[in-house]
Amino acid sequence: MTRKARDPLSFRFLTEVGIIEQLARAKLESVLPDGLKISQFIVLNHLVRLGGDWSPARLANAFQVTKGAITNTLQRLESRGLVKVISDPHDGRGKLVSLTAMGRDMRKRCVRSIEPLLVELEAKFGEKRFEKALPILEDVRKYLDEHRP
Amino acid sequence: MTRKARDPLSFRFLTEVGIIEQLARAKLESVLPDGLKISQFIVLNHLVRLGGDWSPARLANAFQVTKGAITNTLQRLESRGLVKVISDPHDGRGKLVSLTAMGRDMRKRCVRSIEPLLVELEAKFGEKRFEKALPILEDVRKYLDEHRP
DNA sequence: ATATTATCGTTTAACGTTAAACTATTAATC
DNA sequence: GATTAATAGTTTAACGTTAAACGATAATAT
Repeated sequence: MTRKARDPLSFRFLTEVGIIEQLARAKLESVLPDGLKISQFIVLNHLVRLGGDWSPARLANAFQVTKGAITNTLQRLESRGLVKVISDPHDGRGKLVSLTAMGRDMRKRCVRSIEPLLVELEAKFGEKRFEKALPILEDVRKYLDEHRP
Repeated sequence: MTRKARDPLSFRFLTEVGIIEQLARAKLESVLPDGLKISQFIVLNHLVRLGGDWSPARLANAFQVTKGAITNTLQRLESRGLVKVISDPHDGRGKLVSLTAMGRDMRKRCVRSIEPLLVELEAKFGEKRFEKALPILEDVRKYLDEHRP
């Protein structure tokens, strides 16, 4: 058994990405308020950042997630009063999602709760290293997105 | 609404990681043979690469996954005959997992099935860029691992 | 020696996700 | 205008995961 060869760089890249995702998810969810899930925070954050009304379909597309997943997430957000869902007056099939004041507050609390981790990461490794890694991450993400199975 | 500030670099980093994980998982599972799951391939690959007998506990620790998850994965691998699980003769509580010949073959088929994607990624973006991104990924992974919730 | 504590693997319930089937509505085609 | 195709959102079953509880065995302490 004279195995010594390492995995291809792209494979190691994806392996590290997979482990980080898992650890980061656990870490973030452990600090989010009221047991909010990352998927829920992502929707709140998106609505705050981009503003306006979004249909569930657009949200599903933006997050690369199935419609069923978005239905679930929105139902949980709505039952907490963090989001308002109305029928689209211009399209009988569609709905429109918007933030409530509580949703905006909750997003702020979420940001505050995860900030210490982000600050710590950037203090420990330096913003520069994250900045330098972003392009390849974005490129790979776009490539995978454009070549979905 | 004069929002323009971008998210912190470390946050964007984690966001990209999350999306890539999701897309890569879907892509890889769509090409793996016999509906094998990534979690199952990872175990086979690990056993081929490192060799020898591994306890479920060590595997769970190596992959940052709960014992319940490993129990599930190993049961599926064993029921396919890809892995052999015996009681540890030196520890009445433990078990030992090892590859079967079929498991070794299956791992080879898996590697062949995902290779085209890896080759394509490296051809498109260059090995160098993956190599340059690996250190920060490894550092963040280690940091998160050492500061688990 | 005995009692306590820790570790190993399994099981259970809950969660979020996907894929697929389904209804309702709109858009396109003839 | 009627038919067909496409899109929006929901529902269902299945899957892999986690957290927690459990019984069994081992290690440690007294």
